[in-house]
Amino acid sequence: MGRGKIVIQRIDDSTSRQVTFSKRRKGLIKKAKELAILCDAEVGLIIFSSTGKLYDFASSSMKSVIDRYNKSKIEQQQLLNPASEVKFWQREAAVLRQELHALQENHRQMMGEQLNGLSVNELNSLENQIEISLRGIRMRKRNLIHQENLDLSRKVQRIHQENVELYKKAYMANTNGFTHREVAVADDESHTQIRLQLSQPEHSDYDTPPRANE
Amino acid sequence: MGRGKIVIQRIDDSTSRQVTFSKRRKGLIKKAKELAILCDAEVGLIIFSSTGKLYDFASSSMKSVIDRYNKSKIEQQQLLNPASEVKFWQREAAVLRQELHALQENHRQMMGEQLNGLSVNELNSLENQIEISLRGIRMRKRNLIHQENLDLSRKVQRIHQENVELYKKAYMANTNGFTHREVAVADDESHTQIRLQLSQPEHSDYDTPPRANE
DNA sequence: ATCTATTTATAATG
DNA sequence: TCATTATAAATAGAT
Repeated sequence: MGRGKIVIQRIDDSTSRQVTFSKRRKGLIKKAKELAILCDAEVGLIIFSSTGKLYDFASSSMKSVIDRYNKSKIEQQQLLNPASEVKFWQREAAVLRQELHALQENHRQMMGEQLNGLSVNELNSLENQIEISLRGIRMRKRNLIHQENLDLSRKVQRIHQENVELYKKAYMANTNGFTHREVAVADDESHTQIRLQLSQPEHSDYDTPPRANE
Repeated sequence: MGRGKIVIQRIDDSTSRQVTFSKRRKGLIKKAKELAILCDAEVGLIIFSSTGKLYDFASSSMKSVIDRYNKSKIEQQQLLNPASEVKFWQREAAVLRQELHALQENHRQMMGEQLNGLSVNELNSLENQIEISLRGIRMRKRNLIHQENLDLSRKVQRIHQENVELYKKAYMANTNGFTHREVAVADDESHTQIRLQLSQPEHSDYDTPPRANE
């Protein structure tokens, strides 16, 4: 399409090469645009001139096109022949193995098993760091245990108090002619509560219930 | 360039759209190839049909083109107006800040400062692990210090032994009329031997040089 | 898919 | 780089 037919091979003359590059680049980008619009396609076009200058076109955005391209390529590889699929996963496994190895190395160092490269000073610093770590853990543990103890003793107190009240009610009920059984039935939903009543003295202190300490 | 002129807008009829897509895609890829060859350019072309099928062409390899594109874009952004450059580095900083934050979280947990989610059992286990770590570090430190002590005492022994030999030679030399200096030069290579000889008495035993115990 | 009239791209030139 | 123009190439519409 020009005054004369040309063969498709590198244009030796640098000036005409530049000129042809300008014209054809313009044409190519125009046609890429047209294809995208006419046929509702997503098109990305990247061109580097021989002097390294970048020209590009993307019907959406280049990032979108490249991301979609990468996804598509991975899917293609998954659907390819088994040999290629095997190679793909082998590469994936190699990458993962490398990452795992690095993490394991790091972990071993953190666990005090890979300390050959460290000087006495570095070891001292590591030791100090870890002692601080240990103090933090122990403090947290103490706090947690203390809190649990507090919770438990409050529970014990509460339940003990409930029992005292129940005994009191039962005692009053008896004086009014009711049975223990009827008292228990009247106390609706009390069965959902936990009764800790381990060494409740057998002899009566129904009228002087102990206070919970809070 | 056909029997009739067309306007560039989405072809509604799905069949003609498909047909036109085939024809123009072929043409576009052909022209992309020609541009690459004629003008010595690096060209990458990615096309997704409206049905999602991928077609592509790259004069070198798509990876190479995309990598070069990304590099080029970053350089462009660096040379752009300051506002864009600021935005670019803001984005970069945001990414780095996120990574840093994740690492700091992790580090704080390792250092025993972020232990709220852990149960007493988990804390016990962590405590044990870290005690093992600490034992490893302390053992390594002891070994290192012990080794340094050994090296040092060997050095002391060697130097002391050298002194003993020198005194001896000096004594003999003096009886023969030579100077200390000449004797020192004659004492070749004796310093390469290791002498373990911890509590060598200071007073003279020049005539009965101690043997290295091996 | 193939054909072909016609449009479009572009090589050569100024 | 820009404009012109003759011609090659691409392709729209038909089969």
